[in-house]
Amino acid sequence: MEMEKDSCLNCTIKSSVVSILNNRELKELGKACHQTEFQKGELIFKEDSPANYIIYVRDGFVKSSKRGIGGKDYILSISKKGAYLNINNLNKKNRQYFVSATALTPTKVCFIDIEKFAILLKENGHFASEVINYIVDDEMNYYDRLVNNVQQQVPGRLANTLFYFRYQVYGQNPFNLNLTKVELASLIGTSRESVTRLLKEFQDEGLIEMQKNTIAILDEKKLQQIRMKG
Amino acid sequence: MEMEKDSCLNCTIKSSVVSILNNRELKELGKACHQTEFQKGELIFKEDSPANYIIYVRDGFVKSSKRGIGGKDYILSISKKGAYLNINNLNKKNRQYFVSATALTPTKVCFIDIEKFAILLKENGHFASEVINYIVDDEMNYYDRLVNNVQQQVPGRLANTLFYFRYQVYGQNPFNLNLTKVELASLIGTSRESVTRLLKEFQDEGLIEMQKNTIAILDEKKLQQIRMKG
DNA sequence: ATGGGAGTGTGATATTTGTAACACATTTAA
DNA sequence: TTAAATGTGTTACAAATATCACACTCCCAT
Repeated sequence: MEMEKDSCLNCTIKSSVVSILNNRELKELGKACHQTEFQKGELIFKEDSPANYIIYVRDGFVKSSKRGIGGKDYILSISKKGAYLNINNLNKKNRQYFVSATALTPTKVCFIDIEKFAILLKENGHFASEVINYIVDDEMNYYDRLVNNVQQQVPGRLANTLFYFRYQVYGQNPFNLNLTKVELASLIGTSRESVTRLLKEFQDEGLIEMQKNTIAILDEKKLQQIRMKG
Repeated sequence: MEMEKDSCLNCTIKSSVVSILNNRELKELGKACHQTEFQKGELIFKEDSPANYIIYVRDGFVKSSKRGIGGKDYILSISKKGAYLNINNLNKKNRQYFVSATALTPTKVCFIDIEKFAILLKENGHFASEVINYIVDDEMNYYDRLVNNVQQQVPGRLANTLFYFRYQVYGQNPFNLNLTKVELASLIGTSRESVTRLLKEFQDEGLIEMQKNTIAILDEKKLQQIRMKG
């Protein structure tokens, strides 16, 4: 059980953010840290419920979604190993999760006490600077998606999303989607039917190849053109 | 000229973020700070150009826009007194502005040396925590707009935008838009014609009243309904 | 193995919205 | 004061996309 307490100190999949902490601080963090595993499809936390933890994704893939108009979900992002969730709630007075997080694959996460995390931030400006880096990088995603989603037609958005999976999320070319068509639609902001139709078009034109839930991008160049307005 | 150097120390429109700094730190900040005024329509900084400053808006209104597909601009937000711009570039290696900023009204801003700002962050975790608060609050805007813009039709988005002006930006009911219809369209992600059509519809239905560039929301309730899917 | 549920493909149809084209209004600069 | 530039309102039309309805497939638990 001593092992457990020092978990962050000895953690081999430490994030770059906390790697700046010294041993004493890591021990503190370890005490505030509780590891849990989730199965595919399980809810990690739910929008609007009380939020007293920052969640560090140790392994697996997680979707963050928000309930929108008419009860339809909108998926904001897919997070992977190394991501922090609910970091928006740092230093808030009334803490509620802004989004729901759901495991897309078997997933390991650490629940980190948000108060303890906030104390470390205030004590260590270098650490806080790293956290700012992290938040700001994360924010870039939203910038880009906002601009793209509003200005582009559905084919362009779908192309974007394929590149997002290829480069941001999975980092490999044939990749397993881990999402249903409904989820894919709610990531793009369109209907399930349109997703089906367009993916088929892409396939017919030789841009991609689908096998079950696995997608391979065959013609990046043409897909880029669609992205730029096709 | 000594006055100038201590400008941040004596500044009467200090942001809540820097109010946590002590006198020595405020003096440091003052040395790194350069005040400038812009007229309506003037470019404050341009997307992709080198970015060595954080910009603090002392007075006036500023639009942040990003060039999207086909050279069309998309307006990400309208900032007012108290806002920091380009805070995303903190701690980046290659600093370029992500967006362009343009004065919508006569505007006073401070250009703050980004390196000096970063040093203060690292030295003072409490300050860094405040900055995190600021960034995170700012990010909320994008969350909401992303979800709304993707899921809603144009009327809903227009209604959103009217509320955004009413509550977030101007904080008063009859408000001057300070934007052309083209700009309003690029904030909503639609065409100028649709904006005209819908604003007229809203007016005909008694939801709003327009006089030149001034808009008054008359029936918040109905406008809310449209926002929720009308 | 089999019934039910979740996920999916596909067509017909309706709606929304962008595009193009033009006249008119308003501001700016000479 | 006038000319030019910029902004605005309005229409008809075409294109994109959502919606609805239904059949089909896959998987998993009994």
